[in-house]
Amino acid sequence: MIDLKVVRENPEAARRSQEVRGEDPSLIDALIAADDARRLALIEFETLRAEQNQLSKSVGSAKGDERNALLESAKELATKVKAADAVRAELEEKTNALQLQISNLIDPDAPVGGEADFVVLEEIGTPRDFTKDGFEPKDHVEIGKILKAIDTERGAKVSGSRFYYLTGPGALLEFALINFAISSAVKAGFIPVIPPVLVKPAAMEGTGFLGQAAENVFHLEEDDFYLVGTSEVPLAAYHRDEVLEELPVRYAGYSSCFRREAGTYGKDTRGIIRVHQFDKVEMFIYCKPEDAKAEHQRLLQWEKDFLNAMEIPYRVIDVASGDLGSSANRKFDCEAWIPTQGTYREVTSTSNCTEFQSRRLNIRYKAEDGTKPLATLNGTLVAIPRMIVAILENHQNEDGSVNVPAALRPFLGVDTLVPA
RNA sequence: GGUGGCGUGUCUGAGCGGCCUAAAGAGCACGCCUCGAAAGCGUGUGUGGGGGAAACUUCACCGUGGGUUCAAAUCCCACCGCCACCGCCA
Repeated sequence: MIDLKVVRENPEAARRSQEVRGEDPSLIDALIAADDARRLALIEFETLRAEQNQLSKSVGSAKGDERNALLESAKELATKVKAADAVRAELEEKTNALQLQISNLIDPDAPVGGEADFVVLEEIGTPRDFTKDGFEPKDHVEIGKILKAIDTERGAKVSGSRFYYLTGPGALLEFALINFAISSAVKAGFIPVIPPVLVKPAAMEGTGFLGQAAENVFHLEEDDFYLVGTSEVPLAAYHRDEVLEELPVRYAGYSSCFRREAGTYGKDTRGIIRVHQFDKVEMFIYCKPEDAKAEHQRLLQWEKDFLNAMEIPYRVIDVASGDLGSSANRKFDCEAWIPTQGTYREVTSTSNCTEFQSRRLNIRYKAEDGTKPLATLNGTLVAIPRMIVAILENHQNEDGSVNVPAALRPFLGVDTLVPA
């Protein structure tokens, strides 16, 4: 939720933010108008209410005829108060609804434009030259079959498209990645967390996933639970309605993630790049607003460290305004080189949500001058399927065996994955 | 799933229609005392919104949402959560 005061003080910046997101700038003016009306109605109600409080008090001590006369006028006043309160409530609701519709203000430094208008910040590593190695790279589906590591056919049989089984070395690879990720995170000072993956609507709404992103969320109708698409949701809602004393707080959440992937028919249908269910280690940080930019850079650095450890070529992009989630004011993606696609594909992503989520979730910290909303940030440490894709494809040998990155060997116990 | 009990400020906890402007204690902060500390004594002690240049003022908040009433922490309804016991269960 954006700060009403900021909007009132600088409506121009808010309108511009809406514009570069490709969202409706007139919402800002509607919000300001609604808020003005709301404040007028609030004054009206409060004046009447103060009168009523006073009158009610005198009823208590009055006797006989005097009391009856007071009751008479008090009754009249009560209906007025009720009416004024109804008006106030309606306007408050209207203001609130508008406020919830507006996405976070974009960082002015973020590139402007749509999905294709990202800016490449750096490229790290060099894509492997397979012609020099003398063979045609196989894609991860093929390698997965040869190694008996990934079974998409049976995944589809049992659960439908975009489902898969990780078997044998595939399953072991997941455990190794998780263990490496968690142990690195703990070394970096993160508190490891295994959160619930079914959450109530308030948690979804508070993190900003029930806006435009709602169609990508699984919902259990009967029990009104949502399946989280990322542990960012339970990690953000973890401190809902709390006042934190010590900042920053850093959590590394490990959970399954569920995504409907509505509107992606025909996109990435082969393999496990885009799936309905996967496991992920997510970093989540609560910090002071003034530290948010620095924390964002740290998150990006931890993501880069992980990819470096996987020995995978990748690039870092500064995601353009129109492609940001509604909670984010800036987002960096790390994209790994996928040899068989001849392109970089997103494997991790980190967003600075400033005070947007904490305002919705009512999470504050003790500042010198009172309790204030804090900043939240999130970043992927490792999303299993995509990392497996990157590892299998980049580190494959001609016979379908795969060299294990040195960092993973202690966790996997072998140097090479070999065909069964 | 069933039955019973309970949700009050930072915490413990009283209040069960109008002297609630929420008792009391603890904690915390400041002051006095002290070489210093403890004890003791005194003072203060929430959040959010509105108005105001400010002093200040006003409204809301006793799990959440409705309702009854001139007036609700207090009465009624629904929901959520916690605890105990019973049933079922990895």
